[in-house]
Amino acid sequence: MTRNPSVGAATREAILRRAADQASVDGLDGLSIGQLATGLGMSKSGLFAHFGSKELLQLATVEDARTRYVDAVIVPALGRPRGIRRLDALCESFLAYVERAVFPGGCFFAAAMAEFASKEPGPVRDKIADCQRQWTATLEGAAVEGRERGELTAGCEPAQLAFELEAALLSANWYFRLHADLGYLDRARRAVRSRLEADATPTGRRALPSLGRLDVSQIRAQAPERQDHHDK
Amino acid sequence: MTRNPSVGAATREAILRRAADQASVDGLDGLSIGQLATGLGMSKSGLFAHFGSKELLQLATVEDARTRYVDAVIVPALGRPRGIRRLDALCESFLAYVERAVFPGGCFFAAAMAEFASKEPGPVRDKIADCQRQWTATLEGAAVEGRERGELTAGCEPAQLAFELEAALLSANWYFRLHADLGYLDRARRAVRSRLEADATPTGRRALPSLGRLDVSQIRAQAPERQDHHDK
DNA sequence: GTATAGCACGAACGATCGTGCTATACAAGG
DNA sequence: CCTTGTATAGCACGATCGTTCGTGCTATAC
Repeated sequence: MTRNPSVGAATREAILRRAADQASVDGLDGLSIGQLATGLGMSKSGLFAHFGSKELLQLATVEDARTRYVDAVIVPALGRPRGIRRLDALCESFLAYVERAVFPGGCFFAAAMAEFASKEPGPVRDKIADCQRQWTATLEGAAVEGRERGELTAGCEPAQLAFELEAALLSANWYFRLHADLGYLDRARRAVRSRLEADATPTGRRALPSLGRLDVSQIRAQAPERQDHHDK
Repeated sequence: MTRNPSVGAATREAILRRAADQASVDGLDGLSIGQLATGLGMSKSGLFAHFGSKELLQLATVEDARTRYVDAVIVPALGRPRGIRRLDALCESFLAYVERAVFPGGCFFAAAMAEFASKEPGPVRDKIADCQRQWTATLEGAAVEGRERGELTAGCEPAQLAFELEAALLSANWYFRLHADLGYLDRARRAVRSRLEADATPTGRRALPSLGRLDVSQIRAQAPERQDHHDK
């Protein structure tokens, strides 16, 4: 074995980063090995050798996107206390992640879910579904903790709450991208806020950030370099 | 000119129906003229001659899907009185349309929006965005009428309400398709109901269908033949 | 009967797709 | 120095892509 595996590993990372970026725009099936190689200034076969098949490239791409998603959305919110505040932070964190275009095509997993939702089962589809379940569970878990802490009413249903919150987040992603209108992100912010308040106890309501927008300065830490993204 | 133009028009319709069906699963870019022709038992060139280019085929497909959408979702709801009842009917109508798989891949326009949201501008993207705007305007218009009739509070914001309702509908479509779980449609039904009630006046609340599910028997009229759709 | 128009077909174009096989450049260990 | 192994490149393959062109069938128009 080579003593310095970072040579190959570095290019592999570069490939995956670009692959995830492109896939967030054109889809995982729209990923073309030839285009990817050209864009990276390397040969098609050289790139191909790293993965062995397009499907394996797709799986690696999803895995890479997953870590980028966790770093950009989940980790920052873990800095907030468990319960309703973290739940709120997760939502705001997601919207900030969409706004600053961590992936140039908006949320990678929203795009991947839409692409594979109606496709026949397969490793890639399964992995996408798994990521989605994990994200939903994160939201739901925060809601459960909020209920245990008395911030959300005893009668609230974490699964239903998580569904409705994520609905607002996902739709904000789509409308923002389609109409190039940041206002949709604020629509989602207001939807999240009112939905949280609907299930919140007085204690929980007091725990939510005061009135204006959540202070996102701490969430925006670890912002990746700006991709050239649509401005029209 | 031929006296009987219905020969070509009939095959054209058949092509578009199948194109929209396939596009709801694989996307409008995933549409392959060759596959489409093979599936219809005709030649690639014969099919191609009907449209002149793939982009024109895509545009015609979107237009065909639009009429199918209007017939399946909007028209049935127009049978209900204006205002909150029609707004509620539109939502239920959409969910029924997703459930009975009018398009085999779920909502055609959800898929198209997801596919083109981050693509460069073009005729197809513009048309998709237009359809989306029109649908949103339909929901928002019903909300405005509901407010004028005193069924929704004077302080409610129709645009925000429409956004939140559609968020639930869209997400239900994605989760239902991805996880093959009808329960997500019910999640959306409950989200719609509680969201409507949040903005409804006592009058409006009384106008909503009593407790159980909305009677969908009248909405399910004009159900197309069942497509073979994923059951896993 | 002849001319014309609509519709579909088959063959072929150049381009691009994913995927192999083989060779080279280079670094590490003996 | 030689061997070993990894990283990348070169080249070619069969398939499929959207597209074009020439042709033939069929039915109406005159």
